[in-house]
Amino acid sequence: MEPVPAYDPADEAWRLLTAVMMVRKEEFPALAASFGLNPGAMHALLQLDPDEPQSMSSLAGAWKCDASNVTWLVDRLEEHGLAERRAHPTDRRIRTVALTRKGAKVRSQVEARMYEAPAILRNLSARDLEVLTKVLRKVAPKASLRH
Amino acid sequence: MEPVPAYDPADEAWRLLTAVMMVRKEEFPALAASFGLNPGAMHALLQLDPDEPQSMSSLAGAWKCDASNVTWLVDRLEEHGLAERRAHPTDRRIRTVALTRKGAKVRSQVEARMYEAPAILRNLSARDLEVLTKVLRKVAPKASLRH
DNA sequence: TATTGTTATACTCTATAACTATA
DNA sequence: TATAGTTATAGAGTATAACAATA
Repeated sequence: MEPVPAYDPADEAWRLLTAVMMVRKEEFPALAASFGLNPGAMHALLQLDPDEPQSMSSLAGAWKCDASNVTWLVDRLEEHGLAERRAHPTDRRIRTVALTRKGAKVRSQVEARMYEAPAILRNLSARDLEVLTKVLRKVAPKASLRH
Repeated sequence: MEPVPAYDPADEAWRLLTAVMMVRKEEFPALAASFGLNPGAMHALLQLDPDEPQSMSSLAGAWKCDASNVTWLVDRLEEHGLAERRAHPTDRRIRTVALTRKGAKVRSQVEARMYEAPAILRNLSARDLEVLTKVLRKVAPKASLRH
């Protein structure tokens, strides 16, 4: 006999969250394609800081991929005029990557599209939305919110 | 001047949900790898119904990929002894895919790992978890919950 | 000698097209 | 003739290893 696992409210909440977010996960490649980008490049665009250019090697860390892949992804962003490589002021080995003006604009458009709530959420009552938001604020990792 | 967008509580809830779920999205490939599977095969495993064998072509529809990719993915699952092809009782063109006993077991292990709530949720008070769950139950798409 | 980034190359996953066998 | 699935092949995206420039 398999043991019946005890009910855990945190697990149920997590399972529900996962189900809700499946929608988003499946939409991501299509959203990227609508801007002419592949999912990797879109992810890169979202992670680039509009104000602080970063070195290729630090991007490899941030994007959790190989340095040669950073070269490839930044090439894609440059082709679209969304980012540009710059020289480092003191260390001539280092290339720095910055969003262009267009890149910053497209990035915020993408964010707007990503953060547009689906109908399923809009249908909640004002009261439900309020309590939901209140709890989620305690949960959401601050670092991943850029505002 | 850019217009300041009006505050929309549904958008904020969605943004918070997205932030919370980034964690899960990034963990998925590692979870798959811990079972010796690639993300596609893991996704396939999770979608296979333990009770109802399905034809290759219907799986192509369910998994939203090409038929030749279904062949490849089912090959991967068979290599691991997680699924098996069977003959269709009446139409000899059709191959049916079923989870093996091992496949059903691994599938439920994967689900258990996926639905294990992260610490960030466990730290919520019982009251917060209760209201969160209550609202999410109204939101979660029923179809994606298999219980 | 160590580090940064690029290039050359190979591997994984996915798709398209041609093919085999059934219907 | 049409459909189910496979095989052959090509493409996108990612990684590893060798390399050039600079520290």
